[in-house]
Amino acid sequence: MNERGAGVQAGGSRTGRGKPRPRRQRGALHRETADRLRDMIFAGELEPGARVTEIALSRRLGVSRTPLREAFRALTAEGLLEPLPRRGARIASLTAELVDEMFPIMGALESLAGELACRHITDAEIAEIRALHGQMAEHHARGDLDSYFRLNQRIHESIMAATRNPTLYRIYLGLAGRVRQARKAANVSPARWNEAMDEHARILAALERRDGEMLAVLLRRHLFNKQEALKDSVRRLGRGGD
Amino acid sequence: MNERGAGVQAGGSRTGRGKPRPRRQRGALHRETADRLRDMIFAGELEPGARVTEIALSRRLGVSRTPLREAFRALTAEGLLEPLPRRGARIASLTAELVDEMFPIMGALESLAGELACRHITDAEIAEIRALHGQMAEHHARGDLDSYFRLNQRIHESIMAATRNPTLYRIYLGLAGRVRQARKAANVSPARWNEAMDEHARILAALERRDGEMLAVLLRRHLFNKQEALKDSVRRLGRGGD
DNA sequence: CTTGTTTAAATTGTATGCAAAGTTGCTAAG
DNA sequence: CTTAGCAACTTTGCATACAATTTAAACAAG
Repeated sequence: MNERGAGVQAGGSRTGRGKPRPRRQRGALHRETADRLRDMIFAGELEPGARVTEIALSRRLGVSRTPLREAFRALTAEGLLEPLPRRGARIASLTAELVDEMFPIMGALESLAGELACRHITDAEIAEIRALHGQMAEHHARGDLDSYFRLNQRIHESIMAATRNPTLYRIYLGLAGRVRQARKAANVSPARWNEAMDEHARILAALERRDGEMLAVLLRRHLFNKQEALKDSVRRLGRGGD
Repeated sequence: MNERGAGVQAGGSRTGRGKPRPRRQRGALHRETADRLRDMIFAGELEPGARVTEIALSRRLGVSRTPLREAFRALTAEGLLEPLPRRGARIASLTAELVDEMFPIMGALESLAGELACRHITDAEIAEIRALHGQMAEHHARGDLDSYFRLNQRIHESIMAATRNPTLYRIYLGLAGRVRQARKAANVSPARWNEAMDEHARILAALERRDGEMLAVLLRRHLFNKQEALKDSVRRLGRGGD
């Protein structure tokens, strides 16, 4: 009777664009919109400093203002969007100051994660991380920075997952997501890259020994070095927005 | 021509209830709604585990669903509300497991805050905290637990403020707010209370010496003890929701 | 009595209309 | 030429209508 899930265009009178979106789950539009916006930001399609308005974006994405609005709020909460009082919002740019704010926090969190992970991680998870590390080393050897970053990210997230602390994981993801914005332009020097690989090798070793105390120290130091490298990139990028 | 700010009732056709809200700033309704909900939760007016729906709450608060919805999202993000798939949402209850998740994080953050605060805090700010500490000691002497908690909270927030790290402050507030939910029922034992005062005295002393390393250790230990005390309270409360 | 099916109710997601408020640009006057 | 005031437009906030889906209850059949 309900013709559920068939090609029935939801929302009878769409925004007007003949864009038959394939009708996802019920409450997915605002989430999908947020994801799309995030991707656009990370892809540089929306440049830091650019001004956007609800109406313009809703038209561009083919959704009405309501779900877009919710996506807006989410991105604002994540720090990717800065609301301007009465003039729309602005794509946030990652400043050196913000990097200085965020990395000590990420350092503290990852340091804690290292301790917790060593208490809970299984042999299988360690093997998984070891495999990721191996792949990452290959990307490093080939000079494939993009793939390297992806693996690097997955390793750090795997450590977070091993803490068995979803709250910690969630907070970390929020910060890491914010940082990812600048990844597209982060060209590390070869020296720094080698150093990072070295740090990662030591991190893996500590994890395999389940030496939480050492892992905490290594991760904090690793994050500190990352901070310096990223700050260089951000500075080289120049001020995007203001 | 615009009669700005006069008693003009905004939103011509209100929800229907003859409730002439005094027209705050423009974009304040959703925020105010979120604040009211938070207060209701902290006051126990909405008990943990209680099911609430958008429609019922919007009617109860006299606002339409739109701002209430945004407040809903905010509270959900803060962890005070758990959305149920298709049956509204539920006031989250603070479980012992969650306390175990959150306090190590708060410990790491406050520990970091201690280090950072010692680098940036001014003499005036130290004097301010010393004054707060004095008042808190009086409340302790008088056995005024509520006032003690309030001062305690202000001291910790003052340390956070001294870090000059708004991001850190924001994350901390999110966690602390979540914990505050259980404060109404947290009856500490006299022994624990004395111990906490003692810890606070040492914290103040380290801050006055600007001994960041020591302060970091003290704060982490303080948080750990708080965790144990709060877990006792939460356990005594029994499971609120499920 | 139990189980399956159908129907009704409840609830959220999305779209859109309307009002208010601020910003910006233009015009006029000094 | 500069400044001040006014007006129009831009943009968001809030309310509400509508649609779709899921849950749950009731009824019937085995």
